[in-house]
Amino acid sequence: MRRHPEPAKPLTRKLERFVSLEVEDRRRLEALSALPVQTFRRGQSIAAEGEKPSSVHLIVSGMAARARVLENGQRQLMALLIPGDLCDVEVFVLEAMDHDIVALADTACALIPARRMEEMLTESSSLTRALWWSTMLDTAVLREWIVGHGRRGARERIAHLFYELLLRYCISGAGEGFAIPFPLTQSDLADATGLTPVHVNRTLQELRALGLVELERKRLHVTDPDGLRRIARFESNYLHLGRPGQPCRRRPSASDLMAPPAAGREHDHQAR
Amino acid sequence: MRRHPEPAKPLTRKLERFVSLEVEDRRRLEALSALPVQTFRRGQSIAAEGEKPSSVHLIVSGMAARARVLENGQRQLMALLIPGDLCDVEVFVLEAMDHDIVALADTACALIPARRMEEMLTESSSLTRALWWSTMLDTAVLREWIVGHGRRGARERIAHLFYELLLRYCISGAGEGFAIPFPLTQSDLADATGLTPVHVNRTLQELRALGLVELERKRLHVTDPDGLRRIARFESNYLHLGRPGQPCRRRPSASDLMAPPAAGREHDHQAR
DNA sequence: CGTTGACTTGACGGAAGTCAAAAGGTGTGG
DNA sequence: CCACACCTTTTGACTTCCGTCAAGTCAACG
Repeated sequence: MRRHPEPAKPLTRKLERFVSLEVEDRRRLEALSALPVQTFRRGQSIAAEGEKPSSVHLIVSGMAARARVLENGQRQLMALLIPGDLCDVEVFVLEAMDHDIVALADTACALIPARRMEEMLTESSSLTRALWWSTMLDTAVLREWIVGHGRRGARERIAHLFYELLLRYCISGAGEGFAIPFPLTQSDLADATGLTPVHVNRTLQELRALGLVELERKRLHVTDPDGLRRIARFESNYLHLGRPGQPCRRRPSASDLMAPPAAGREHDHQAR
Repeated sequence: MRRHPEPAKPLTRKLERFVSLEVEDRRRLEALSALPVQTFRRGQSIAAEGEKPSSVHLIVSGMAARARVLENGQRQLMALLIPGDLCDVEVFVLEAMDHDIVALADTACALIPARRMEEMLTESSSLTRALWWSTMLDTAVLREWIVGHGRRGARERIAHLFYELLLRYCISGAGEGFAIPFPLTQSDLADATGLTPVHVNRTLQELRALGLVELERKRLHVTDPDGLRRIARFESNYLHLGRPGQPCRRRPSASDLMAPPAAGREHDHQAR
């Protein structure tokens, strides 16, 4: 597993999409890098329903999912968590987790002690807001999943999930060309989309046959991004990719976001 | 339409489930009662995708829904909004609504000017947190909908929606016995559950035949609450009904919440 | 080399969708 | 008060997408 010199970077990056963080806040976020890291093997539970974790988990590498398993053994994933995502902020108010967090790949989490989190929130109201807004964004993603589950067929649903994940990785700066890490098994994918593994398998074959994606060695290659977007009927509004201050340019697509492959040009929040 | 002497009461009540609001905050919330109210007819759009409303809408009476319509005309509801719910808090940060808010009945909304909202948030950090947490609760409800759409059949899904709504009305203090306002047409219900109107119709007949519910004149009578809960496989964890401070009593059900039918005993947040 | 987990394939069944039409309400205007 | 339009609910026949069951392949790993 690679080293992660700045585990909190993707989080900072995500939050800065919405608010201009002050130097203080950035410092606070960067300080999280010093935090102890816990690693989980694929399949392990990071937080379990009914528990009340004493730390907030920040994904540093790997991938996890919010999951709920029903009494009959069926499972449904309700969100995919990638580096920069917080797993269980809700823990402050609510008496217990209402779902599981499970590692979909070997995954490293920074543990932010509840007290530490509490401090950050009381000290910085802009940070509080930033986190609130990030919660709202998660909510928007959930709504889109509902649309998919309620009104889209298997092809659209899977394609949509692929495209969404591609965009999220691009945003977080971890996209490499049109390929992204994709540790999910077809069974996991079925649990995410509300389908059966068998049907997912057949549908994936279709998508491959259409020349849209290639899926190998835990990576997803999107060979035809625009085709994928078309078949997914993907509308990126819900991800709120346009910068708040700026006049809304044209609708952003994956291609737009890919512009600098991994240049990582330091973006300066004063510049606007 | 009835008069609403305290339009902000349900909101206060909702927020106090999570945080002990200070006198100041309560005052601020009560002050919202003086706000102008706008009424919408059933079917009207309260906020449209792409817009950036200049006020936040607080539902005072009636019912609304978050909705998205796809290019092929299909519609999916993503949340039901009842008195005490805020429609579009996200509007502060995000450049535009990513979905519609539509009135499912004749509905009255208090309009909270953006500036006013802004003030409240900067003045009171506990209010900010309370609203954040209410966002988290909405998120939890959304997750549950995903489970329903992904892994539950038509009967379970509809029954689940009924039971959830029953509980929410009980919480907000507007439940009357086991009957609640239910202005949705079968078509609306289909859009909420991701089914077709025809199938909803047949499924409703089943639920009626099982003696679980009665649906007439825009009201839902739950004739067998426990039966409904059983068939819905309803687990109330996600609503976080237990009070945060208190040791978790037994799992609350609708019956528990109904105890004082509409007594409205002034609950004192000091008393604990 | 046997075991395991992931992926693949085929045959069949069933829950929900589609199409179409009728029946029942409700409100409006003559 | 009736007639009309319009919407919602109901019903039946037929289709389809996806689920189920079961077996089989393949690669990785101890």
